[in-house]
Amino acid sequence: MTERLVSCVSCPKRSSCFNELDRADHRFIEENRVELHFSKGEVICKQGSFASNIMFIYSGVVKVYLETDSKEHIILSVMPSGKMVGLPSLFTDRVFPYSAAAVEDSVICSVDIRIFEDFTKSNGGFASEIIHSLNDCTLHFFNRFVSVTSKQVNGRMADALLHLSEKVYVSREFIMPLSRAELSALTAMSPESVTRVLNKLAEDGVIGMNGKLCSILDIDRLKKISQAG
DNA sequence: CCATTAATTTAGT
DNA sequence: ACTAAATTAATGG
Repeated sequence: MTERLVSCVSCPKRSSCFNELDRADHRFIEENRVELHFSKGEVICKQGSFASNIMFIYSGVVKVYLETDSKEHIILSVMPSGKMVGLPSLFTDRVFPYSAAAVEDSVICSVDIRIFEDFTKSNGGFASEIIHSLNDCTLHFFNRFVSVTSKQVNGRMADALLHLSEKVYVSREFIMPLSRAELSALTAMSPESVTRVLNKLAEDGVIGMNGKLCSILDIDRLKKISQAG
């Protein structure tokens, strides 16, 4: 747990914003980060707690979700390695506006948020990359907004599957990391509808489901379903 | 069209 | 074996 996988200087997976920093900066960050290992299901950050750090997903997959008054959560995003959790807390009230949990065993590189704020102010290149990340994030949420507000269950499920296939796993085949309940929290439909819609897609030969292995068999049909809404 | 309810089956520890 | 999760079918807003 205390072992470091790599140093920041040579980290092959570090976020692009760190490419704008020099060797001394990397050494400085090295002194101010910790590596954390989370098992599937473990909470990485809790909504409402102090946002004292930015969490970089070194490996694994993480869900970011809102805790609502009801027992059901709302999943905002499912994020692959290479992404950062906590950027919306930069220069704001220092409290996490959402929770995050591992949906696969994950390694997180946690960096003091003040370092991010300092580099953002002092280094234009670093700031550009942070803005780039934040823009990717808002664009993603435009798509999510359209999906959840304007599409019917088939379209919403198609969007979820396309995101997992194209953005998270970059593969036509992947082990579905989300439970039916989590898929329902992601697509804003009942868990019963999740099974019904997935069965329909499998019946129609658009996807294949063998246990937890999910295969996209007909990506064109899936994209059509996404567009048709 | 889809959530809800309830009954039943399956999976995970 | 026991509990939680998933599936299936029926009902109704």
